[in-house]
Amino acid sequence: MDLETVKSKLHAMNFRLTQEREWVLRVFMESGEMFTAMQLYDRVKEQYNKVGLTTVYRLFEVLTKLRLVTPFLIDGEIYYTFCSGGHHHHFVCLDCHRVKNIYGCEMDTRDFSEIGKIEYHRMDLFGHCENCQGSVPSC
Amino acid sequence: MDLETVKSKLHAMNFRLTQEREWVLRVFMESGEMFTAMQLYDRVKEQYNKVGLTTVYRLFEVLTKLRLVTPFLIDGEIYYTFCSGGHHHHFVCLDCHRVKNIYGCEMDTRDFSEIGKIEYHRMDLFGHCENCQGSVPSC
DNA sequence: GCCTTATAGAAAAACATTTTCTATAAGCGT
DNA sequence: ACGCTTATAGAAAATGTTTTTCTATAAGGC
Ligand SMILES: [Mn+2]
Ligand SMILES: [Mn+2]
Ligand SMILES: [Zn+2]
Ligand SMILES: [Zn+2]
Repeated sequence: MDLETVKSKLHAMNFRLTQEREWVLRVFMESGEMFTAMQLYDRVKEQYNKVGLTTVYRLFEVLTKLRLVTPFLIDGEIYYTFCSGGHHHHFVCLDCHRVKNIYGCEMDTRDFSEIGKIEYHRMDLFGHCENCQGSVPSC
Repeated sequence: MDLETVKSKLHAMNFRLTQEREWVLRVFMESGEMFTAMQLYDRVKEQYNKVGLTTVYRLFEVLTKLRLVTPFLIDGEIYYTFCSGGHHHHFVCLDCHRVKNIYGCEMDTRDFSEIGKIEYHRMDLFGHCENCQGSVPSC
């Protein structure tokens, strides 16, 4: 998904795409990583300008409403990754926190009717990506 | 898993089973629910005696080391559920927060070698349990 | 351009979690 | 059963994170 599409989705819910949100979104969407609020704040500061940490928190909140982020709890910390498109699952590198989407869901074929009425599900794989499998963790 | 087994696991790691931990563990293990630290603290207070909130936090920490809890992030809150035994997945009722274990994993049959080296995975279903499907949410 | 109002960001407040400190009791050895 | 060692309880303080408040600003519609 590109920034223009996000802009449309923002406008559809009466949110605005400010200069600051654009900076944060660029870093966030292009990274392929997941971030805590503080980590994304730091990264934006490096690549663009300083923005308020509050702005990052508020963007996560807005993107949550637009269902454009997925939160992960890792070691007690909340990480967010940009997520768009149809149903998919995730592989998360425990070293570099890069995220890969996994398509093709086998859950739909199973019957869980006696367990309860399923609203949604998540499937997350954790491990080490190719870049991080060398003797020296590179990323 | 029963309390005696947990006691053994505690002792194996040089932890102690105190009276307070036993109270908390009884509520936690027998509930089939997941709790935030504060929720479990309140529940123990109702059913047994008042214990320190710190004690609950420390028990979650200890049980994490023993791999006897699984954390869930729901609406920005961290919930823990007692988890023992072999590999399994979960169904979580969004209404009453009861948790059901799901056995039989289809992930092992799939090949993710080109994605990365998988350490572990999680699969969680969210929805409404039988008790909570009536017009009046009962639990 | 003008107007309305959502948003930025600093500061404060609220909240969750961890640490510190001293008294206590769990578990072990005798 | 008794005594010893040390992990733990719990209150209080500290820490770290997230939210709220407030005023100036700028996004977006007309
Ligand atoms: Mn995704
Ligand atoms: Mn379980
Ligand atoms: Zn990696
Ligand atoms: Zn239920």
